Order: sequence, then structure tokens, then C-alpha cells
Amino acid sequence: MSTSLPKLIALVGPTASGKTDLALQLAKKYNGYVISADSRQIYRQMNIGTGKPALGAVEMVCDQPSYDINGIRHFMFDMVSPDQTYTVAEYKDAVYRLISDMRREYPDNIPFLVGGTGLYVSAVIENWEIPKVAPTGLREDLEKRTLDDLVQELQNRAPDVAKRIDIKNKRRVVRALEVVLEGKSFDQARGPRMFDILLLGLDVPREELYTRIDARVDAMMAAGLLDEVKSLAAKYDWDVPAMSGIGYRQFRPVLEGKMDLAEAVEKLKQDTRHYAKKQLTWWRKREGMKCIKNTGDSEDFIEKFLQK
RNA sequence: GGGUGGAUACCAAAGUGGUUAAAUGGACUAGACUGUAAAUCUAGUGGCCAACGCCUUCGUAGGUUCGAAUCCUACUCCACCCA
Repeated sequence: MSTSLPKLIALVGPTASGKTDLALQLAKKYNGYVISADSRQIYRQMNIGTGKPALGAVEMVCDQPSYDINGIRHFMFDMVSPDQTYTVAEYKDAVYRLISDMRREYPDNIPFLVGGTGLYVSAVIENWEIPKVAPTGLREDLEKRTLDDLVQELQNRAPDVAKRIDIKNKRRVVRALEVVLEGKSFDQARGPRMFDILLLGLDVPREELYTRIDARVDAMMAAGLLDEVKSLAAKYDWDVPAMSGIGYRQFRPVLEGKMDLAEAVEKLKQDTRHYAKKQLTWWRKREGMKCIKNTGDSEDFIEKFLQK
């Protein structure tokens, strides 16, 4: 199928697989720009723990902050402060706007969507139509109720939805009910295909990945992660969404004098491995992903993709 | 040398005669996911089997009993206490 849809290259992979560096290389070679798909690097002031690359000078490009790294524009970093929430829906809208603006301003630039947050990437490349019900107001009340109670109400109001979603997961039930109570339908709609997509999945053997994770955590500690956490903890409540992230929450008991540092670091490594596993699960069963092991692989795929 | 307590599956830890392949938590593995996603949730994890099912487990060796991780005896190891 020949297509005139704008091209988009998505690069995904688990944490510590080397996405960031590879993306930079590829963007340089193929005249690209990078859109981060990382739900944590969205936050300002959270740098070491999120593995954020060193961001260079900012300028506003197409109404969005663009950070220079080695001459390549990087978007969707440092969008909000740690006490703000940021949702997939906002992310997806911002990225769609950005891509279309960039295409108008810089038609030769190719977007590289790069990141480990599968939800964000999927929402963009599959054009998810997320129910337009903002998570405000209702949610707070719903969360106070028991799961059984919520499930019952959902079963009464929208039995088909209750059948489909995971009714053991309160968070899911709350959201479904929130949407249903607003009179909207809660399904998994997707809009039309908007891009011609090349999806590259960085494949690192499990064992090697785990070794890299350990090394990365050690490097973060050496880079002053504990100080970063301390300064964030001084400014923000532990309850804010950003502080629940890996690399931050593990240090709470340390700062409260309930755990020693070495133990927290071990926990951090372990939690990071868990996270990497979940990321792998996200992509495992998705179709159309090209597995790449190295730069050469990815260049082959990209060249073929750009020529067609 | 004497005394007391303990030894349970990868780890921690329940269980003190039958409904126990053995609670629970961790670890590990697999999975779900449409406005919190680095979040939240689910399942499996002695061996063999596609499955009904079969077999082997609770430090070791014996014993009591219709039946034992659970009771008895001896031994081994560990912890603490007295010498």
C-alpha cells in the first residue's frame, strides 16, 4: 500500500537499553528530531533518577520548548513541574499538534518518537481516541468508595463495560465509571491512521539488560541521585505523582531513617528490573515491530522505510 | 560438658495428628492495560502430564498410628544461656 501519510519513526525498548543514544545518532544521520515518550522525563527537576539526557539550550519551536542536544531538537522534556499531573491524553494531543506544526515549518525533518512509556507511544502511533472526560471532580468521590460498590454501580449502568475491564483493578473501575457517569462511552476506539510508521524495538538480551540496569543505578548514585531526591522531597509532598517514580520513592524510607541506603539502592535496582520486564511485556505481542540489535540494523530498516 | 529454643519449598515465615503439595510475604516467570502508566491490577511457581491423574516433599534415620510437617527415639547442624 503506497501512502502519502507523513513518516514517523518510533524507537522503543526497555529502560537502559540505549534508546536515547541511538536516537541521537539516527536523528543526526537522517535529519530527524526527537520526541520523547517518557512519562517521567516530562517532569522538571527530575533529572538523574529519570535518566534524562543532559538538555542543552531551550528555544520555543512550534510553540513547544525544544532542547538542543548535539544539534538535534528534543521535545516533550521538562513539560510540567513535579506536583502537576500529566496525562496520556494531553501527551497525545501535544504530540499530534507538534508533529503537524513541525511538518509545516520543517517539512524535511523526520520525527523520531523515542521512549519507554508504551502507553504514550501506542496512543500516538495507534491514534487512540481517549474518552474526553477529564479526571477531575468525580474521581475523588469515586475513589473513596469500596471496589465492590463501584463494580456494582458499573454493572448496573454499563454491564458491557463491566464485563470487559479488569474489575479487580480499582483504578480501572474508577476511570470507567467516571466516563460512564459523564454519559460517554468507554471503549477502546482508535482514529484513522495518521502516520506512515516504522516501529523499531531495541532488543537487548535479558541478562545483559539487567547488568546494564545495575550499572546505570550505580552511575546515578555517583551522579548525586540522593541529593536530587532530597531537594525534591524538601519541596514536594511524597504523594505527588512524580514522586512515585522509580528512582525516587525508594529513598523515602532512607530519608525517614527507616532503611539504610545500600538496601534502598538494591531495591531500586530490583524495581527497575521489574519495570523493564513490564516494558517488554507491553511490546511483546504487538505487531509490526522490527527488532533491532544495533545501529546497523536500524539503519537498514530506516533506509528502506524512507525510500518507499 | 550441661540447658533451652530451633531446623518447613529459591528466601523469609505460618502450620502442632486427617479437609496440606503445604497459609502469607518476598523473589522469579507470564499476562492485562485507552486522561494517574516508572502507575495500577491479575495469574503461575516440587516432579511428570495436553489433561483426568500419578509420584516425591517439611534437617537425617528409625518408630507409634488406619493416617504424621505435626507424637516418640537417636543422630546432625544452628542460635542463645550456664559452665
